Amino acid sequence: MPRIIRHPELRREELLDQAQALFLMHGYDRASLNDIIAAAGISKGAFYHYFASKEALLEALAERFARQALAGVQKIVDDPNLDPLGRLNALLAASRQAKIDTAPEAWALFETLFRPENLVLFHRINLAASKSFSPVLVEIIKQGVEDGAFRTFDPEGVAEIVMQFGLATYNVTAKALAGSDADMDIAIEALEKRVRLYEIALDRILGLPDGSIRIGEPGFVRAVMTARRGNPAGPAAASKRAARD
Amino acid sequence: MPRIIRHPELRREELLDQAQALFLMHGYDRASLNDIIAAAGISKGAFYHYFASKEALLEALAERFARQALAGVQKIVDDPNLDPLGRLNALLAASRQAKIDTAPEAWALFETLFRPENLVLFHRINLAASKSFSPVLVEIIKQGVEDGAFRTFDPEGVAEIVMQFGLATYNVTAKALAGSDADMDIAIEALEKRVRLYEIALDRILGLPDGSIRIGEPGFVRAVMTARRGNPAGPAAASKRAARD
DNA sequence: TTGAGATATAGACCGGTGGTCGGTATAATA
DNA sequence: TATTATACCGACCACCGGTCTATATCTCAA
Repeated sequence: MPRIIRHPELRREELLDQAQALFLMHGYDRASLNDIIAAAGISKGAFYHYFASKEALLEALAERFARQALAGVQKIVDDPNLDPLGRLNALLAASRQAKIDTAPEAWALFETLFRPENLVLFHRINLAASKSFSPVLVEIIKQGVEDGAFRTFDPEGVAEIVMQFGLATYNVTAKALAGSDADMDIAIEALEKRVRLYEIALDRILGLPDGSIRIGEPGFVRAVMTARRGNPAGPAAASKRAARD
Repeated sequence: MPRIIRHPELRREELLDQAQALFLMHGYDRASLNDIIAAAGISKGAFYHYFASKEALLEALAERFARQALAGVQKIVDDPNLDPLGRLNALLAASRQAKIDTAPEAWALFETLFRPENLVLFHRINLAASKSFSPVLVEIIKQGVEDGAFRTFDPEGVAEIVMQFGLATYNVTAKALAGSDADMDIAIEALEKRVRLYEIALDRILGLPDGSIRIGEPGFVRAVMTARRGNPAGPAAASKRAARD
C-alpha cells in the first residue's frame, strides 16, 4: 500500500469530518473504527496516532461542535450596545434564526442528533456546549440582576433552565419533524404553544413582565419547518411530496 | 451440563435482576452478555430464548423500572381527598421522601444511574418513566386549570417542565454527592438554592402565589445527603470518614 | 551531506463481543 | 404413546476496539 503523508492538522480535521458523517449516519456505537478509517483512507496505526481511542475521537468532535456553536454567537456576546435582556433575547433569537437560515446540512445534523442511536454523541456535544455557554449566560443574568432588570437569587440555576428550554425547543421540533406531513399542522401548533410557554416561564422566573422574552416571532415555527423541508411553497407541496414517497 | 428448567416468568425476572445489577455496576456497554448469562447461570441459547437482543433486555429493564416507580405513587394519584395542588405537592414530596427513606440500595441505584457509563441505561429508564408519568401529571394540571387553581394554556408543556425539574433535582444531587466530603456544605447550600428556584419557577409557571409548590422542606437536602452517606451523626462524622479514606 | 531522532503510516494480530445455529431434553397435548 | 411446542445448551461466527512491530518520511544539528 502506498504510504500517503499529509499535513497532520488537515488529517485530523478530515478524520473528524468523516467521523462526524458516520456517527450521524449510523450512531456512535454502530459506526465502527474500521468504517471510519476506511472512509478517511488511512490505517489503524494512523488513526491511533491522532486519537487515543474511539472515545477520544468522540470527545474531540463534541468540543469542535461546541467551539463552532459558541463562535456563532460571539458577536452577540461581545456587543456593547446590548443590555442583559436584549442580549439574552438576541441569543435566543440567534438560535431561532440559525434554525431557519442555516444550510440544510446543518438541519440534517440536528434532526439526526436527536435520533436514539445518537444519544451518546448528542450527550457529549450537549455537555461540551453547556460548558461553553453556561458562563456566558450566567454573566448575562448576573449583569441583569445588578442592573435591576432581572430578579432572581440563583443566576446559575436560571442559566441552566434557559439552556434546558433552548434544548427542549430543538427536541420538540425534531420530534415534530419526525411525524408525517399530514400531522404537520397539528405539530406546528403544539410547538408554537410550547415556545410561548417557555417564553412566559422565563419571563416569570426572571421576574420580568410577560412578553419580555422572545424566543421567536409568532409563526416562526412554521417558517422553520417549511424551510427545513426545502419547501417554500408551504404545506400543499409537502403533501405532494408525501404522496410521491 | 445438567439442564435446569424453571418457571419461565421466574427465569425472566431473575435475568432482569442480574442484568440490572451488572448494568448498574459496570454500565450497559461494559456489562457483557457473557457476564449476564454467567451470573444468571444460563446459556446463550436460553438468553436468546427470552430476549431478542441485549437491547431488548435493556428496554424490558427500563419498563420494569417505570412500572415500579409509578406503582410507588399510585396511592397519591388515586387519593380522592387531594386537590390538584395537593396532589402535585404530594407527588413531589413522595419523590423527595423516597430519597430520604428508601433503603440504601435504592440510593445506590440512583447514584449509579447518573454515572456517565450508565447514560444509555438512564436514558431508557427516563424515557419509559416519562411515558408513564406524563399522562398522570397532565391530568392533574388539567384538573387544576379547570378548578381555577392553576393558570396555564399548555398543561402538556408544564407537565414536561415538572418532570424536567424533578429529574434535574436528582441530577444535581448526584453531582453533589460525587464531590468530596469537604465540599459538602457548599454543595448542600447550592442544591438547596436550586430546589427553591425550581419551586418558585413552578409556582409562577402555574400562576400560583410564591411558596405554593413544595418540593422539599427547607433543610431536606442536608437530610438526604447525610442519610445517604449512612451517617446519622451529621457532617462531623463525615469529615472523620473523609480523613480515614 | 549525512544520519539520528521524531513523526507518520501500514496492517497483521489479539481477546472479547453480541448474535446465530443445530441440536437436545423436557413439558404439553392429542 | 406419539407429536409438537417450549426451554435450554454451547460451539461457532463475523466483527469490534485496541496493540504492536515494522517501516517510510520528515527535521535539523553536526
